[in-house]
Amino acid sequence: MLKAKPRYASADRFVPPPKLPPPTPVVDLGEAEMRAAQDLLFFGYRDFTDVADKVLEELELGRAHHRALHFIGRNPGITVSGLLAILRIKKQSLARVLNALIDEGYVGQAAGFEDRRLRLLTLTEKGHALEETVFAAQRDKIAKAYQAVGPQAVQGFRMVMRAMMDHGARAYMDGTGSPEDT
Amino acid sequence: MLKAKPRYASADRFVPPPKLPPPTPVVDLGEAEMRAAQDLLFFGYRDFTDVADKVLEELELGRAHHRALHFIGRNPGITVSGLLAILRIKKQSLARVLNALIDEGYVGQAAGFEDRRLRLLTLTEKGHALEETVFAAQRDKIAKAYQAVGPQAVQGFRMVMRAMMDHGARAYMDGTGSPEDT
DNA sequence: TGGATAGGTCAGTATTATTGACTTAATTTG
DNA sequence: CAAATTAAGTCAATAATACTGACCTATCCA
Repeated sequence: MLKAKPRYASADRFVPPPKLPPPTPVVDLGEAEMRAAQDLLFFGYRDFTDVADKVLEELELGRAHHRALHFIGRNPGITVSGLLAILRIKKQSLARVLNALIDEGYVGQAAGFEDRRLRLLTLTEKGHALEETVFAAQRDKIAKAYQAVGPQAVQGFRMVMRAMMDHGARAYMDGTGSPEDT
Repeated sequence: MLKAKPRYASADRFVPPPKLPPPTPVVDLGEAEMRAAQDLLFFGYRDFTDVADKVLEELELGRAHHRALHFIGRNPGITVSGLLAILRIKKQSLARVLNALIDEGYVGQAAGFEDRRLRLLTLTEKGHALEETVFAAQRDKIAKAYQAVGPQAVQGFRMVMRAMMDHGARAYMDGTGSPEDT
């Protein structure tokens, strides 16, 4: 029986498409290394965030909530603008996440002293406890990885990840730049 | 004028919430290192994927399309099930992305030889060209980073990212496991 | 006082993903 | 061979995350 719209080649045996591209032609060793890096980053990031997601889903919170929680915890008193710059999302998108965290009592805010337009964001005790819980899962994963590879490899990891970042993010991590620069 | 529902503490000056948690108390150096790792992964991954996104948005394609394109390119003849295992999404989600790539002529498929239920996915010439273009942007970023930090650091980066992965993903990258194991 | 800035919000839309149910074709198994 | 299983496709509804565009208030600054 013929399908109305066969998307696949209906052959009696495996017949590659007319002009089958060579299976990822490796021009030089450097090229292969770069492609491997793509995989490393994908799987490493996937499995690193996965352990956090598992903890969060029980609390009806998503990855976006965790990101906000994390960076508020890392930067007590951060402004909304600062958070927007780090997360690189629009304020309408942050609003959903941030209002949920505030409504649930994870995040508190206070008007700035010098500039009272600013909303200085902080974690509440409850928020701090939640962040600690989620962090514990990721900390265990990192700790295992770090112990498995040794301090020299960890140093290399830090250097590469750092080099991958934009200039502003590097400055932020060095403590020589503000969240707004990221 | 009073707001109906003031979400923030209306104070004359900066008054932290009653029980302000200490600004990310660092218990030991290891703890700080783990927290730094969270930041490294976030910013590194953010800026790595960002260069690809910029190329893709001109072609009306999203990050999901690129992920499928990448792993089909890396694994010519991969099955739908294999792709699903790597991406860790449902087949209904993959369908949208994959059908778009097939309709646009980036991906071709053929029935398997031994098992004709299988749809063996490959990149067409056009798909291969697109993947190359997107890869070029990421390759440049990685190449710059690798050159800046030296081969020893690169080796450390690889070891840490590898250790962060789940067992199945490690086996896949070693070539000793199939996509289904990831 | 008027413009710029920080922030909030409403409305609509897009992307990526989900759950659940159902179908077809092909393989495997009793 | 019939029944169960597997690979894949599809329809429908929903959720999470993000977007554009517009408009508003409060505050700061020149």
